[in-house]
Amino acid sequence: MTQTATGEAARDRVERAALELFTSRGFDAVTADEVADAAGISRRTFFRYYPAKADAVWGDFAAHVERLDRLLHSADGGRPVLATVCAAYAEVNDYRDDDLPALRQRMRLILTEPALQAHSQLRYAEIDRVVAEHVARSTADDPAGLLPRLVAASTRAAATTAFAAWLADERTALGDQLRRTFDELAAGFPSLRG
Amino acid sequence: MTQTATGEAARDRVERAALELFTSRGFDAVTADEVADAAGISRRTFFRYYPAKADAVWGDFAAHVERLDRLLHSADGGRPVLATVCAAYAEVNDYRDDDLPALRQRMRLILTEPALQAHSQLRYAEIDRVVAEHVARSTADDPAGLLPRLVAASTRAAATTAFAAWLADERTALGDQLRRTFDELAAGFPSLRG
DNA sequence: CTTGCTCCTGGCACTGGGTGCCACTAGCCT
DNA sequence: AGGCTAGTGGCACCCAGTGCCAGGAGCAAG
Repeated sequence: MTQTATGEAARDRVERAALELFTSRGFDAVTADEVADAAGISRRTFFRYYPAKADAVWGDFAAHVERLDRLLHSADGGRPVLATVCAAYAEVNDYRDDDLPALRQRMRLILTEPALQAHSQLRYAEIDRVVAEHVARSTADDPAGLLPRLVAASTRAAATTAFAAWLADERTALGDQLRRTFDELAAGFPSLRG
Repeated sequence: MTQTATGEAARDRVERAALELFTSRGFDAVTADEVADAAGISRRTFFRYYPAKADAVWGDFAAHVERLDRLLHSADGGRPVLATVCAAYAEVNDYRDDDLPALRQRMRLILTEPALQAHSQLRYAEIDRVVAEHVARSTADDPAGLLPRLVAASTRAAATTAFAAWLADERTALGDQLRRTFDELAAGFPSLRG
């Protein structure tokens, strides 16, 4: 219990330090040693917490994916699949206002730093798997089939695009941006025809 | 001239060796030294040819992107944007039959090896930029705006999905697979409603 | 032929990410 | 107290990638 508590606290310190250092000096210019030092742990322990330097930016991403999975499992089967996926994305990313600055910082890093951009693909693959499985359940299809894969990949593309737009424009809420972007996708890009 | 020729030949040897070694033993289990040795060049020269080990799999990708860019620039402006992008993707990936085995090998590596999957994001970003610029030209929009980004990201998602489906199913041609996948995307996933 | 220039190459050494191994400590159970 | 377990840190190692420098091939002018 105490160990878990200190472990959690240490992880929190690491993630704060990582966000701070990477933002101010750039991901590549900061060594894992520096992050570990700033968090008061050893380099070795850092790499036990996070399998890669980049993972310190993502926090507990497995829990994130698990939440998304649960939401999709418990979703109303009568609703259109895209609407369900959009709502799940929106709910998973519905942060408290106090957490928004950290979220912005994290997403800005992930979307701009090449090394993190590359690493993100590995995280996104976990999301895609969960979404593809949901589509497969809804359509009695193979999760590895064309449609589940396509829906997973393109909704994820929509979500990251929405994130980028949200970062660029401080005014609109993330949830609204997600819904707007999904609408565009689901309707086959109506503004291209207008 | 002779230098360029040997340089080209050496690059060719490297790419063959890389494909062969990575396929048989896995990307991570093969060191850059081994690839360099197999191609008859030094490790140092290997990293002058390719900035990263993963780049040996991609060949001359810049030329690929440039071809795509030219195709999009010279496309018929009256045609729907998605159709133009689809046709450009199909034409850029219209390989001779002799080259298909190598293409399959390459794509299988890129889509299955985690390290290559991650690295691919950096290459895809170049494609996305070109496509987003095309959409922006067609709609008199900002390339960094929502619609160009969304179209670029989701068409790229469609293209990679089509590639994966093509890998899984030997029977259908790559171009047909691309067109089928783009149709699904452009129509807002009609098979989800059926 | 020789000198000088340029480009390509390879060797060397170094940084930094990531990992296996081991020794140490802290709690905890009996 | 003795033994078990889990977390930690130090150490050594491998490998990707880079800067630097020393050759060597080709070419031009003398």
